Amino acid sequence: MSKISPLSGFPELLPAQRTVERDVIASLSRTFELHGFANIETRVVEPIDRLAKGGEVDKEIYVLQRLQAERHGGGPAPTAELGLHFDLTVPFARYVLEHAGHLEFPFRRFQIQPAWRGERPQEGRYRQFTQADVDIVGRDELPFHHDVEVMSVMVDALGRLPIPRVSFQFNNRKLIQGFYRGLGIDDVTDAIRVIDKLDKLPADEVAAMLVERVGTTPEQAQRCLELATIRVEDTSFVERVRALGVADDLLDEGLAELAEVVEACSAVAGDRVGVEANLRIARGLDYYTGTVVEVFMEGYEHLKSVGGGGRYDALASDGRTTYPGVGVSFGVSRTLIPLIADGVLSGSRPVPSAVLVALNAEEDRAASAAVAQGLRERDIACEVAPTPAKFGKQIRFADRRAIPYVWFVQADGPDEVRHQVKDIRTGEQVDADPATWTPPEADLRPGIVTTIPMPSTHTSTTEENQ
RNA sequence: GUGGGUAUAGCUCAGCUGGUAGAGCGCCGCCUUGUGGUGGCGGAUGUCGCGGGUUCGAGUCCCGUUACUCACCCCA
Repeated sequence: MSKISPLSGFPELLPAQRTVERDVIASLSRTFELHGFANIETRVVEPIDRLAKGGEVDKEIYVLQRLQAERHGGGPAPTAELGLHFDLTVPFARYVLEHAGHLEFPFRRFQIQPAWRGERPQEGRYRQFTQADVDIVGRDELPFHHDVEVMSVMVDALGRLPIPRVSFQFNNRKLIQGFYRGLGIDDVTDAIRVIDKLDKLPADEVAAMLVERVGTTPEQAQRCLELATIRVEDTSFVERVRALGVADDLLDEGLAELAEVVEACSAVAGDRVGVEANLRIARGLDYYTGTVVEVFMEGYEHLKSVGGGGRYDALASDGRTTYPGVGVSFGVSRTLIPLIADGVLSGSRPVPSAVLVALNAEEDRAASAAVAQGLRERDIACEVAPTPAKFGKQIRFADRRAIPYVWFVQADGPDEVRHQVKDIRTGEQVDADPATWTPPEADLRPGIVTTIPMPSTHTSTTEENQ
């Protein structure tokens, strides 16, 4: 009853760790905004029937109901009508339909919110997790160049984060579909599902399954495997696919699209992001119709994808109008929590204060508060020591919190006050004027400490974003 | 949903074949009459996850239960 224990799958961060998450979210937001994407936040609940459309997802949905919900006519327990969203795409689709009259199309937005899923927790998989989505949605039509655009945005955004190198692995559903069709395979979706087992089963077993389960000939199965094992960092996959000798219009279209995506993303990817065409990427969800992508993080491949997305020609539809879209999502929790746990990322301090103003005696609190106020007027976060303890203890108070500076206000004669500020990391203590002294930019705010070598060092920023 | 592991101090863990609970780190105090980090000395802390059983006696053995955790499935 009294002892509290953690709830599996619902991670909570300590203050210093939270600064990491906030900085990452702020960085992502800034990049998305640099590309002209507006932010929205959708409600966290949706009607159950809208969420459960897929059918099988039911058990993953957390339902919401009031404790004192009315029981109509003394009947059985009230039926749940609301559920917590399990991704940001379904709510976004609803949002587009609901507000279509007030939106400008193509509509570009980003969304960074938690989602809930009732699955068994594991490293990188939580019951509550934060996701960052960027999408572009059109009305009736959405030109292909937006595929290129939205993928480039995420490449740019992840390239700016202080995380291990990530790799974008692209494919295209038209390419797969066209290839299979040209090969004479009817059940493309089933074949894709089998091919998807390639990382768990050896190639010959997958081939056997294609023959048995999908009903392909051994030759067809062989071709499928040849296609699926093509993985290159440039557009040379085009010739390699052509060399397999399958002819189909849709295949040609897919090849052209994939080549364009790979080329454009490579152009914006710096050293910190890899871009590849990987022709066995399929993505389970069957609403994808063109570009598909999965993102992996170096050294953390066991987390599976840390991001993914693609093109869907019918994200939403109200019967008269359909809204095609293309988007990618990045798993903020999935990526950050393991990195924080491994010590790859940490916060520089658990408090925002850059300065602790020491307190001489309780009667002098006003004097210390005045110094603090002066610093705050110049946007320097600070706090006054809680008690007039010995200076050693006050310094230790700051040290525990990794507050870099301690400010001393000392009487230096009848009407003289002497102000001094001490950098407790170096021990250096100098006279300072509370009206003008400013710490170096790097000490102003808590930031991310990373063991990842970063080319440019602008990782610390703190912006409100919730 | 399926299978394995674990549950002892704030943290990491030890505790052999049952005999009234320990280490390291951390924390607090003093050495240090106001300027920390190193060093020395001293100190505090546990319903041994919960319930039941066996026993003179259970942290230890048995059963149950809950939670956490890892793997599978699946996904961000």
